[in-house]
Amino acid sequence: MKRTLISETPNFIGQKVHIKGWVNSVRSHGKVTFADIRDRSSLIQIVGDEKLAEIKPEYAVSITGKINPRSEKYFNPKLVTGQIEMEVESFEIISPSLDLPFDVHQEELNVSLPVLLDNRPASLRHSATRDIFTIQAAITNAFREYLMSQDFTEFHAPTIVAGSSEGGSQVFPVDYFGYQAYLAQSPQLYKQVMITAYERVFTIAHAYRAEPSVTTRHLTEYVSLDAEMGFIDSWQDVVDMADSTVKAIFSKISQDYSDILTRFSVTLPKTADKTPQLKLSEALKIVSQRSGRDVSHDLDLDPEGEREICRWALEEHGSDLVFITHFPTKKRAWYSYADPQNPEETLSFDLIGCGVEWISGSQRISDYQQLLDKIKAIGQKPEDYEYPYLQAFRYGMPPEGGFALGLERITQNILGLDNIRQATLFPRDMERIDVHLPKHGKPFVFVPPSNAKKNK
RNA sequence: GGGCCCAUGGUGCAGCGGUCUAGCACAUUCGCCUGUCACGCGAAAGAUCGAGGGUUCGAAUCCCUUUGGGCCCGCCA
Repeated sequence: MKRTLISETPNFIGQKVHIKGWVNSVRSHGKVTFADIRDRSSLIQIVGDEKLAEIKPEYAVSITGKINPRSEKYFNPKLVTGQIEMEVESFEIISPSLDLPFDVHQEELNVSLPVLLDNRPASLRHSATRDIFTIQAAITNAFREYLMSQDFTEFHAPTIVAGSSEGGSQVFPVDYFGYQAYLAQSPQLYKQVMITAYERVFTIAHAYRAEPSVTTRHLTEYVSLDAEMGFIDSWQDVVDMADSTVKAIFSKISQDYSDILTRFSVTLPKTADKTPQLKLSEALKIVSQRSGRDVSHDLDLDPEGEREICRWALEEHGSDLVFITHFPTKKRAWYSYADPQNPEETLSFDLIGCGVEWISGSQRISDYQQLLDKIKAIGQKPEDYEYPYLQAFRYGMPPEGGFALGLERITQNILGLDNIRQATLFPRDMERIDVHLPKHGKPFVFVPPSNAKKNK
């Protein structure tokens, strides 16, 4: 008999159907047993005799039975299928389950972070965990859909690279057949190349940062939502595109997933028609005035400053989001375009949301000679950037810019999660690559995987 | 890399010098229950209180060392 998805079962009242799924809970009352069965679509209550109590939570099962209407006093308003139930005729245990290491059928998953991460397959059985990654999937979908609607073309950048895009030291080296290569810190240089063909491009890329950061908002491997656009009239075009992209993501979530927001007791960040925008120097003055802490000569906002400027944006403009612009040239990535009116500052921006950085972007240097000079000025060799980056700049490079947002960080902030690792399926950080790394481990020695062929 | 904090059955917590033969909730096992939907009721099993050392007549509790974990800062998305 063909399987029916649980969400479809209300259309089959009075008929016999066959469902497959996992056991969510079992309630035995002696002669009668109730159980909730869960599949990818929904949850349904089934009713059987005492033999049904043989099934246990998380067993994979298939059930055949008749869909009956419930009498009104037995309606369950919490379930989509709350006005029906299935009368079991026969059931089969497809695969039993061991006891899970914690209670996944509580409404809240009350488990410490290490336990949660050490038991990901089990924690994914909890609906709140699935909700997190449902939202994450919605964010990537919304990003993709919105940018495609704006004529952006998706591409895929490599992540094994010969040099480092940011020129910094925080890159993971890779032994590449005896040569030194790196894991890409971002798809930055490739997306700049790609705009010379498509004008507007985006990518959903893995990025790797060997920063020794142990915080609630950093990972060593994260997913970067990157966009880049050419023929801009002004860097403001890039800011506006970043702004509308974030709003498109919010709009998708509020349309399709407001139930998840309710379950997490959160609301989407407030937005204004025109997201407030401040130069860094102005923001620092405001923070100094409001906090009494003189940061007006700082080169960046510290985390407390970011929180303070968001409070300002909310009070003054009714927005949880605020753009901070014109970061100092010496603090910003080398490919950022210096403001012609003041070369000490770049035409760059961050979008601060709810007190943390959501997006970073800028107009880029698009003039070939200027770029060569810049690379030399930071002590790098142009030949290291020759292919494919510099090559592209010799063939008609328009004014351009772009932005990037961290997928896990946005997921974390939208759902109000304490730690970015909760918004990461299998987080990589200084202490964990699925397995725990000893804190005071031996110095690194490259050991090829045991199944790798010897190279000589 | 710098600072602060935590460690008790499977999970989450209480206990903070003697009454702890370590308590509670959930999970587990068994029994009872024909309307529950986080079912209920009863019982049982399950912990050498992270590890090592010390102080004390006496340590889960105080001190030191160590291991593991969490948070804040720097840096960033």
